[in-house]
Amino acid sequence: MKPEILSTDGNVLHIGNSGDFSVFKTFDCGQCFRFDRVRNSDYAVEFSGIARSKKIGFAQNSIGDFYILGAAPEDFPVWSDYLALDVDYGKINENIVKNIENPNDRRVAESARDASLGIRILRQDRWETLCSFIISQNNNIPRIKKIISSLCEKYGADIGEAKDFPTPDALYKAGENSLRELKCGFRAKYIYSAAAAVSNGELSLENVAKAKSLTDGEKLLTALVGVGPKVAACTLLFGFERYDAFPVDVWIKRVLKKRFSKDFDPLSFGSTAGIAQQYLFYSERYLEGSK
DNA sequence: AGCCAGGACAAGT
DNA sequence: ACTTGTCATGGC
Repeated sequence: MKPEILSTDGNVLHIGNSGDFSVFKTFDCGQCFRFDRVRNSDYAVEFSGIARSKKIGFAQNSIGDFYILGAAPEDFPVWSDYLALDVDYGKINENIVKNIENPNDRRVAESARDASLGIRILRQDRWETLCSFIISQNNNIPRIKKIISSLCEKYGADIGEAKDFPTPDALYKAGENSLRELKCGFRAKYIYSAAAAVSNGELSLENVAKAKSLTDGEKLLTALVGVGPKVAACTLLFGFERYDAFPVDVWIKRVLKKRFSKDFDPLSFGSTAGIAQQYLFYSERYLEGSK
């Protein structure tokens, strides 16, 4: 899509229609944890939350036009970047199908894609993504959101009408025992040691971003206690624009077993494996489950 | 009430 | 290299 403002009304930016952006799926697909759907909205769909150190809303009407709520026109580039509006999902979706030579797999990819069309990978903060997915392990999405919310409330910087995501330094200074009081359970140690590592420079997220290969980035992340392949893959995919990362969780295991041959390697999805993964995850977790 | 959750890790085969 | 028990908590 071509990102541009069609009109403004106060702090509401009206952005045009896009066939490959679903506000609902993008904010419902489990990649971000600080957005909630607004009930009784004037729009067909509205999500409100905190990103880029600001409280912000995204909405969409029934014919697909979408709106940015609570932003000045001059801030549009920030939100355009956050939503990665420069990424051409039409082209990515073509390649996801085209690159799969096995017709069996192609059909699967097509159905997953169609069911999940409109999901965009957000450009989220690196540390927030890492920390959030450490919390996500062996956990459910409502509780993940609750823990993150209390983490922000207690240790996040005041950004006016909300709290920012806490810095590594803030969580390091808080200490493991204080984090445990937020009911994050066995993850308290993991959060703390990750915060310590990033805070004292033992782990440079800049270096993760500059990693030459997926495996190099993964190695840096999994060096942390409590960060395994799944959390590392989510962090790389959602926080570092590594679209080739393919996180395997219980839902993906399920869909792989159900619809793919045993020796199928998800990395054969290539440079956009992670986006294919999102489609598979969404269709299995949110569509299959509701049948 | 009990199973499960966008897992990781250590210990055991 | 694979399997299993454990970890803390609460959603459903």
